[in-house]
Amino acid sequence: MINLLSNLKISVPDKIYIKDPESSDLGKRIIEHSITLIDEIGFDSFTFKKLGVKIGSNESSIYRYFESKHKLLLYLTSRYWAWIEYQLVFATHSIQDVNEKLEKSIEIVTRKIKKDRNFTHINEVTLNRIVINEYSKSYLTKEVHIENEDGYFVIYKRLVTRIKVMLLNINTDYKYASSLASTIVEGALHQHFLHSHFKSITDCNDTNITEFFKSLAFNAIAKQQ
Amino acid sequence: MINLLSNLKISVPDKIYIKDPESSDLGKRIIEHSITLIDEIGFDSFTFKKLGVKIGSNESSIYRYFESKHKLLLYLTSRYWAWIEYQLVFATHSIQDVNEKLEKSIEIVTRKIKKDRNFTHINEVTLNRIVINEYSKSYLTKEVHIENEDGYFVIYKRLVTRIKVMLLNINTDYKYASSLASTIVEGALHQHFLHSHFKSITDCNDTNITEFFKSLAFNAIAKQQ
DNA sequence: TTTAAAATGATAGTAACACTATTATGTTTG
DNA sequence: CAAACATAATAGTGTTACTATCATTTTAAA
Repeated sequence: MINLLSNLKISVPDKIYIKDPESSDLGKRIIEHSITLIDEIGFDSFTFKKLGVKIGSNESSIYRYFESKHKLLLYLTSRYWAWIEYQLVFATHSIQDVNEKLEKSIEIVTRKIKKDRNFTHINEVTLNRIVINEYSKSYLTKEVHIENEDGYFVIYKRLVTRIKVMLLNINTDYKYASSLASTIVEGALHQHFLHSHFKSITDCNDTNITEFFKSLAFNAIAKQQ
Repeated sequence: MINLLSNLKISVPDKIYIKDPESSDLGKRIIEHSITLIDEIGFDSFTFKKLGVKIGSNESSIYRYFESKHKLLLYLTSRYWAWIEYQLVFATHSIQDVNEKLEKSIEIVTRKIKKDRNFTHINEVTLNRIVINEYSKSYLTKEVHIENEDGYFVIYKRLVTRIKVMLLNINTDYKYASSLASTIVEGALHQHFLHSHFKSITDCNDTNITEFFKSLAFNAIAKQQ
């Protein structure tokens, strides 16, 4: 178990922040309240100035932690995916059956987060909503290429790869394991979004979404007769 | 045929523009060059001022056509989806076999556009790239709800619904026809994006992406024994 | 053909944004 | 007690996303 956890890098890529927000009280307040503020007004209207007012601090102080609000979004979403990855590894490491393993994983990446564990300053329910509404904006930029090289998306890609491996463990011959894995992870966010805003083009709700993706995945990799 | 085409509203929802860009030469230049400029520098850096310089016109004149760059994006993407919908209806209306019909539709919504027909001022290859890179930004906003009510996404939703109906025509009992249809349409854009920027988490390329979604769909709706 | 109205262009202005720089103040540590 | 460091306050820059006003050109109607 210790070995497993040490093997799992839950930390966020270095260059995302200027100063580690976990290293100070102000830093933690920045994280905590940026999550609630982005959730309230949306990432597009979110500014460091507004955040400063909210935490009773100064714009210039926030810039000492993050070079831009874009980097802050990368930080928050990286932490989200790291947390999801942690749960996935933790919940599946002792499962022997490959089918059951995949099932559990799909459950973890597709379910809606409903209660916050309240261990930290990070509200996971709110962060989940942010990821649903804003994650795409972190990579739909002209700078993806450089930022990808700088490792800003490693955690997300590693998570997708873990699911891909599980798919292949069930059916080595399946040709689209990576694409199916990325479709599940990103598709789940999309279905959550549709459930909130475009109900007419989804059948998913908070409870059956996992079922949809499970059936999609298992039927896709089922060996044809 | 005439009946079919008249039944198909290829026009873009009214309120998206202030003045119909198709009604003047300047309007057409706005459309043509906004497409190339957004493709070049990305939607985030795109401004009406820069567009004005490019078309030898004035910022203020562009504002007489579109109230914001956001509305312009909605216009461009609506036209894209209208064009895709047209192709889908046109290519499938004479097909009797329900399986073949779905197959053709998946082909149309997932394939990469490779050559421009050059009929109009709209370059479809470039527009396709814009949709892949920017479409999400048009609905990931705090205003989706109102804009959805105002009909800004009707064409997209109608397209998804057409595919949903085709899925149900093959298997009436399938519970996730809407979700599968929306997963195909949005998932295809996502896989195209991954192919360009995150190759490690996709197996898709310009040619096999259709195959991936076809197998995904047909396996999902196949009647279990 | 004149005339008016509609479309376009030029210029200016505003509030907010996304920062950078500088200086001041408070707090911790050696 | 002093140096070092973190934070705060203030100001400033260039750009964005517009709005408003007025001048000029084009077009269409009388």
